[in-house]
Amino acid sequence: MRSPSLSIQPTNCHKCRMSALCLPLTLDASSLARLETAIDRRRPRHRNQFIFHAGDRFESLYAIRSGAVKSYCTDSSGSEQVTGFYLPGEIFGWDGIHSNQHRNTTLALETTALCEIPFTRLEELSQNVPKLQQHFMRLMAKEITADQELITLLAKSSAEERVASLLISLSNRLKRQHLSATRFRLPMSRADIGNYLGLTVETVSRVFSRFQSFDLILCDKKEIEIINLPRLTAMASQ
Amino acid sequence: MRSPSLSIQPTNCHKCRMSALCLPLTLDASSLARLETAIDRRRPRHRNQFIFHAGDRFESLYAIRSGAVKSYCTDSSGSEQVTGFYLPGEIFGWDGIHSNQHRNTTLALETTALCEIPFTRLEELSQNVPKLQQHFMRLMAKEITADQELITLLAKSSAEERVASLLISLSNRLKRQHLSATRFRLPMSRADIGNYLGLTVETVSRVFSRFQSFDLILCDKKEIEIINLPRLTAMASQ
DNA sequence: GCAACAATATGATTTGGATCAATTCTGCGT
DNA sequence: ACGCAGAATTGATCCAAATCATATTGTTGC
Repeated sequence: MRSPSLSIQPTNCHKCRMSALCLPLTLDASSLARLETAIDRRRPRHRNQFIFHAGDRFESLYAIRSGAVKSYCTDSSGSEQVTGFYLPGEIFGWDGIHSNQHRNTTLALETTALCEIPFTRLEELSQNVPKLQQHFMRLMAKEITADQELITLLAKSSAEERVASLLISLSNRLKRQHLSATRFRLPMSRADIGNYLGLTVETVSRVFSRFQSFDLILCDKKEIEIINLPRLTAMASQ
Repeated sequence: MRSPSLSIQPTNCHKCRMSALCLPLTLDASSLARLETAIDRRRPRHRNQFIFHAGDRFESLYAIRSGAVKSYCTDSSGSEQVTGFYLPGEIFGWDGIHSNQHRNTTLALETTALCEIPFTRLEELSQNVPKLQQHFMRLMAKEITADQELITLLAKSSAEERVASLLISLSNRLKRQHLSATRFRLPMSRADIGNYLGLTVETVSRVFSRFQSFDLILCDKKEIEIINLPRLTAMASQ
């Protein structure tokens, strides 16, 4: 059973509402045309389907058109560490560039539509289109910045600050897509949130309950409504 | 007063013993010559001198020839978070690419010799030298991988596992430079280590003491000798 | 409609590391 | 050599979050 909205696949990047995020705004028409020939719009992935596994040969970067994915790596003892959640307009797969194979496993948290961007094609194009090279370097640098923010969060913050930060991050990223910044559905489980934030499920659950009792949020399972955005933001940026 | 060893500045990259780490091995002579004209070998920085501050306009990447630096960012409440330590052969400054200004402040932990690589020159050269573009993308990807490893460490590990991981990381990085993997001097304070690993100074100190009583290491202030490398490695990769 | 199972919530207890406190060690400038 | 400020160690106490335990709700297949 396919969701009807997902059958709408833009035939090219400039018609895609994500392009402002995943493409350089300044790319001229002929450069854009060349890039488009490289992009494979794959069939949508369903909940819990894998995009790639840790150890897979690195071939492509992926841009999300709709849905959500989580990335995680598995350590020697077999336990998982969630390294990121990616939402529409965001690009993932950078982890494979260094050693030519992926470190993380990535799977769809809900039905997800992707654009696959073959990396060697991207490198070739970058040689001829300086703006493209610049743009992708910036996107990588953004990933570094995001990771460093998470490092600070994990090194310093309390459970409440961590959960607040995640909610504010999601809120901001949805807002950038012109979606509601205060009402949304979490694509991931409490267990995923806990794993990502270095907390147990129980602690995450308790923090959600406490936030409700403080009238910061309303939540019904995965449906979230932020009631007091300023105060939640203040808690997050502690 | 200058340390005499630091006045020896290689006149070009191919004579520098770090080049295997910071330069693509496959770069041909003319490409190398063009890169060298862009690199500024600045005067050495002394202990506690800044390389750049958070907020500074991003101009260059820096490669370390000798010495050590720490990077840290300061959050809204003014507290510091150490985001990385860099040793000879390593490149830092990536954090500035995304927004064209540095997020981190970086300072010398001891007398440090640097190569400054102006980023716009590097981008121009990368257009003409595909290997160079590839190489720098890989270095950025390596930074992402390293950050994600730190994230896993902070999200999951105990104090002992964290300290063991740092010691093993330093050991491996020194080994790569053909220095002793089991005897070295820590360039950073216990406070820096604690900040980096999300622990207090007291905890770091206690872990060092415990490691000594377990006959894993010998340490006299900043001088470290790893006695039982296999067991310490096992603790680190838990 | 109802097992069987996964996800969430919440209470009771334990614990690892933080915090507070005091002492020793170590350069460093005069 | 002396004194002083910062760095490191060690001990005593406390607390936030982990762990253990149980209940509740939601979901899936039969």
